[in-house]
Formats: sequence, C-alpha cells, structure tokens
Amino acid sequence: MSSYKDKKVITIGIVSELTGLSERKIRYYEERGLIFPERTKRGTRKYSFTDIELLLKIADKREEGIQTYEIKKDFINETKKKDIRDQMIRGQLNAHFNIRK
Amino acid sequence: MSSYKDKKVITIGIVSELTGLSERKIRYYEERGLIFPERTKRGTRKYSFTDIELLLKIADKREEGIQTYEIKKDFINETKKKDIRDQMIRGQLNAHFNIRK
DNA sequence: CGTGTAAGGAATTCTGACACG
DNA sequence: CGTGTAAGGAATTCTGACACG
Repeated sequence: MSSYKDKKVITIGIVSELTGLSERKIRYYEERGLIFPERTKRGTRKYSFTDIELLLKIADKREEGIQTYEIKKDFINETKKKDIRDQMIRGQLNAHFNIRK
Repeated sequence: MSSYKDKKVITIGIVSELTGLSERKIRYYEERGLIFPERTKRGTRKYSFTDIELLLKIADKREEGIQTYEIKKDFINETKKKDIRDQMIRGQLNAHFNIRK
C-alpha cells in the first residue's frame, strides 16, 4: 500500500515552497493535529507527498473560513465513512462466500 | 510521464540516510556526471526517488570496483539502447499504419 | 483562533582544499 | 581515482514567546 507518495522525506522549507504555505502555518496545523510529519534523529520534520496534498486541502478549507477544529472533524468523519464502507464490503463478501469464523 | 518519483524534493542529508552513502560520495558522483540534482534558490541540492535508485545502482557498481567513468558510459549506453528500441517501435508502427511525414 | 515576527541556538549544506593512494 | 576530513560561512530548522485580534 505504501509507496513513494507516502514516504516522509521532504523538509519543511520545500513543503512551504510546494504548497505556498508559510512554515508557521504548517507547524500550526501539526499542533492542531491535522498533519503528522515524522522527524529525523535531530528533530527536523519530514513530510510525504500525501502530506503535501493534505496541506493543500487544508489550505482550501481555511480559505473558506473553516476552523482547524472543524477541518479535523471532517477528516475524522471521512475516515469513519471509509471504515464503514470497508466493513460493508467485507460483510457482503463474507455473506456471498458464506465464510465463517 | 513524470510523477512523485521524479520530483526533486529530497535534501542530501535524507538521501544519505536512505542510500547509506556519504554526502561526499553523493556530491562526487554528481561531479563525475552520474547524477543531476536540482537546486533550491540558495543552492541546496534536491534529489528525486529516481535519483536515489540510481545512486543505489551506482553504489553496487562501485562495490564491484567499476570506476565512475565506466559507470557513466554504461548509463549512456543503456540510454542509447532504449532510444534505438523506441525508434524501432516507432518505425514499425509507422510502417504498419503507413504513416507518412 | 490563526498567523506573523524577532530571538538564539543547534544542525545542515556548500565550496575549495589537503591528504592518501 | 575515490573518498575522508577540517574550515568557515551561509542558510535552515527548531522552540517558546509576544503581538494582534
């Protein structure tokens, strides 16, 4: 499932260039639990391309005036919806193949 | 054709970690024309995942004792082979569809 | 709440050079 | 030839804080 897109290898300066967001904003969105960079041994943040896409989504929502707390809730809900969808698919597969245990 | 894999966004420190090569070696392979990072405005080198794969190939060849000059020649030859193959494919397509000009 | 900024320190990166071989 | 290293400077990143609102 994981690929180059998910590898956390990009430093904050490059992320800032790529997204057009200030480093301050990027760090703040992390503080609010919207994004989760990894760290090098000495503490430098490292981001993935997926993180960059997420930051762009966040930037869109912020431009609409949505608060970080709401954005976070939205993300959590999206994740829940996906989980439910996956469970239903699994349930139907199980029913179809009559799998038990 | 280009994707995340080809985007030059990784700084030399991370590349060094990912490849196990010293920064000195990585810069030297660039000096010898084996690898071509981009630069940020202020001159910091930026590499892609493709570059990292190439560096690993270079490392293998160096371990076999092959000199950088030979490695470079090999790379050029591989490129030529691919070009020729592409030309042949194009030629056959043209012949098949009887395309002119 | 969200973001800018100045502050000081620590870590990163760069280049050119000397060393050894 | 290929790579290590010490050198000095410049740019990067980090954190905690103050500011405004």
